[in-house]
Amino acid sequence: MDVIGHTRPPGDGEQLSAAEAGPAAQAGPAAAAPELDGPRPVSIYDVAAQAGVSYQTVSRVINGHPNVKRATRDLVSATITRLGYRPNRAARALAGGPVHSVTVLTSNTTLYGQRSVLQGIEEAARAADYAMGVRVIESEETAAVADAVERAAEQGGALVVVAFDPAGTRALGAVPPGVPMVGIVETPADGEGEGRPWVWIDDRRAAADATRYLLSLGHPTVHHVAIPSPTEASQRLAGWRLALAEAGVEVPEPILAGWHPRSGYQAGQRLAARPDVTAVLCGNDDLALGVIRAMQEAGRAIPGSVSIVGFDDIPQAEFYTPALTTVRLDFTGLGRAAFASLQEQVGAAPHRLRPQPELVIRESSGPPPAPVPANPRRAVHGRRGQRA
Amino acid sequence: MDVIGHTRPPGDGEQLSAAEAGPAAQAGPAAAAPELDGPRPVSIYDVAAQAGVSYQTVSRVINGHPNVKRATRDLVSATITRLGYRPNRAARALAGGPVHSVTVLTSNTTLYGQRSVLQGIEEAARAADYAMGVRVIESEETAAVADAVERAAEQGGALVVVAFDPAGTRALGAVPPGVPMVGIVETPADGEGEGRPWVWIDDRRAAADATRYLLSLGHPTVHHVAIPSPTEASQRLAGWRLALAEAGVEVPEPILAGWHPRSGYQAGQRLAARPDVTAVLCGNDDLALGVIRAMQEAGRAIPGSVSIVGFDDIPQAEFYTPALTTVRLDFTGLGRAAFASLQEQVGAAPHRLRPQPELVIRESSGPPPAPVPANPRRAVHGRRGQRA
DNA sequence: GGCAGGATTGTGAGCGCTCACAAAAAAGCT
DNA sequence: AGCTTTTTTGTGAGCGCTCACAATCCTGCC
Repeated sequence: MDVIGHTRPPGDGEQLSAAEAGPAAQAGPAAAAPELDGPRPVSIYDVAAQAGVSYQTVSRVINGHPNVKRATRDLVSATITRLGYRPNRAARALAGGPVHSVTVLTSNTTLYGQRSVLQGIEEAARAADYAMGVRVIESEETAAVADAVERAAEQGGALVVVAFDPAGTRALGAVPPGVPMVGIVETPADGEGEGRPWVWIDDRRAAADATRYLLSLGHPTVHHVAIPSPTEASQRLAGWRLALAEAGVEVPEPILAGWHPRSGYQAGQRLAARPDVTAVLCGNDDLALGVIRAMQEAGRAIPGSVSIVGFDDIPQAEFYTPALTTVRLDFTGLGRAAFASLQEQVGAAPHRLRPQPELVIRESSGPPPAPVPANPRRAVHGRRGQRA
Repeated sequence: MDVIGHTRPPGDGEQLSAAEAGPAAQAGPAAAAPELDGPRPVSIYDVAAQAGVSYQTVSRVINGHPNVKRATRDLVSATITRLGYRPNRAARALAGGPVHSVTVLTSNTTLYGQRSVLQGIEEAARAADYAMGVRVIESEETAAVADAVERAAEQGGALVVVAFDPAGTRALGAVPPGVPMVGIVETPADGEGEGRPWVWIDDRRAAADATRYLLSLGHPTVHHVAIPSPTEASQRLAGWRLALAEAGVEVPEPILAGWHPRSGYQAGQRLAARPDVTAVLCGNDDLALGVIRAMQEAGRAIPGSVSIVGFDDIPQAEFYTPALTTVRLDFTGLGRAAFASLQEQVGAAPHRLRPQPELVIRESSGPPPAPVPANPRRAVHGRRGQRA
């Protein structure tokens, strides 16, 4: 009588030795071995019985509860591995335990930034044995956003909100308190992100760096084709303005574009008509692609006549003709950072790892066409190769 | 006494009128209104009580059970909307009910095909109020695949397996019977896919069409840079061979490449060195991008010297220089079809909607450089524009 | 007008796990 | 030793829902 452990509470108690249970024993269906479609997976009761402890002790071991004797813990752990036990997510969620799943809330899964972030979260979640769900926000409208958030939250797990656009930003605000959450945001204004469960890449600096680089090549100024901003104050725009102001050059009106190549193409057509435009910083690589196409159609050589710099460094950028100079943003790393921050939320303060942007210089940028006497005020940023 | 419906079974019965319950009534914590962090969401018991029916009846209404009186059903439905009741997924999963969630099992989320399929599934799932999970298969190794499948399956919901590569194909075979499942596969050989819960796009025909198109422009033959095949017999390759054989022209050795531009670039370098190569069909647009780049570096004009045709029609293809002629594959539609097939799995036979490929002719293809006398055997496929 | 047989509704139990508590065991103290 | 305190373990109950079954209601029909 050593392995007869604790059976499930609702079941009719320990069953006595087989000899004692006569045929009349109305033990119910439990008497017949019900090996219908596949044996049902092992539960904590199975583990408990095998280890000779109570189911609660098994639960404690699973959840890393402190007050379990070392020997017991080891025994249970061993039994768990031996039996190949895996906790049932649904049961755990129902009983109010820790859920071990993340739902990513995003308004888009196709743009490079969003989908790379998704990939990063998935990698980190998988490594931590979390399940990952995806819920797309269908519209910017407040009610729709609220509904999406609600549905995502009711899954029980943690939430990652990708707030690269207005819909996402709105979702960020709609998350009910108490739900473990982290937001992936555009760079917040100075100090604004402190103390919030947010992660981001410093794209203000990235924009400034890219702009400075173009200025350092001798361009009189740098034009900007911007992606839509999630908030009023886009920090990418701000970085570009900052670098321009810092150099004391004219700040042209930025062209407010969308996310896709077509939008860049249209912007490019407008820009191509102006001979004074010699350098364009684009809000993403797709936009840059469109601008390049428009420029080439207009007979403007790249980088001979105009220099183009993108943002993101998508895998194709290197193979464009000309190969695109761009700012590499580690979105995958950002996704991983978001997940890490989520885990730290129970414990240490969310120590925000911030992936650093990196300028990748390729063929689409160069000095302006007519050799302009170099402005003595800027001289620093001329080196080739990659810069952090 | 009309609204006092059925309380939850484990609770201590109906509570009598407040007057009868003296202060000594040890009704436990239920006596105090426990409005701690947010009222708990409404359950079927709440709905049942409000509607004056049993919880089981509510359950029947939710699950569309047939034997519920019309009036009752309407009453319950109304109560559900009024109270904003939403079934608890965890509880339902635990109790063995229909789960209303899909997990997509894929080895990759970044390639255009896979991620577009994912998007399609998400759209369809959201519309049907299903939750979607994603689980990436980390390695091709059998044990890893089995583990991934197992974990995905234990979530309780249905499974979509994206089998565009060996890992996915292996996963497809590892799904335990009884789990509702649909595979998204490369075109199976003739008849091989019949009766299986599979969906696909006929890319054999697509490859044949694209090849025929190039031949119709007068090219002596068409070379092929192939993506890796999930099975021994790639139907994309087969379609290309078929069209070549049909025209009675030489079938060159295909170049077995990977998925990414770099791989296409390397293939392109080899091809560029051969002046007899005048037309190249690439397994996807990324490969085509690499080939184009290599060709241009080698001084071969496109389409003046070589024609390039891709596969997929990624959104950027239109803005490449030259704009890429390619075969549009509706992966998003394929994802939606997969989900539809999943739903039909309970009911009608999985009526396989198969999105049709479509050749999109742009700038990267044209007649071969030295005007070759048109082969009288082929004449059909010369028209411009788009072809279904 | 009473009873079969269907339609409709209700009851009991349990899914696998976690809470809150109570009991038992092991220390620590005078 | 005998006591209290702490650690460790076990028991009861319930999360929200679905099964299986039993009870009720309605028909139609001889």
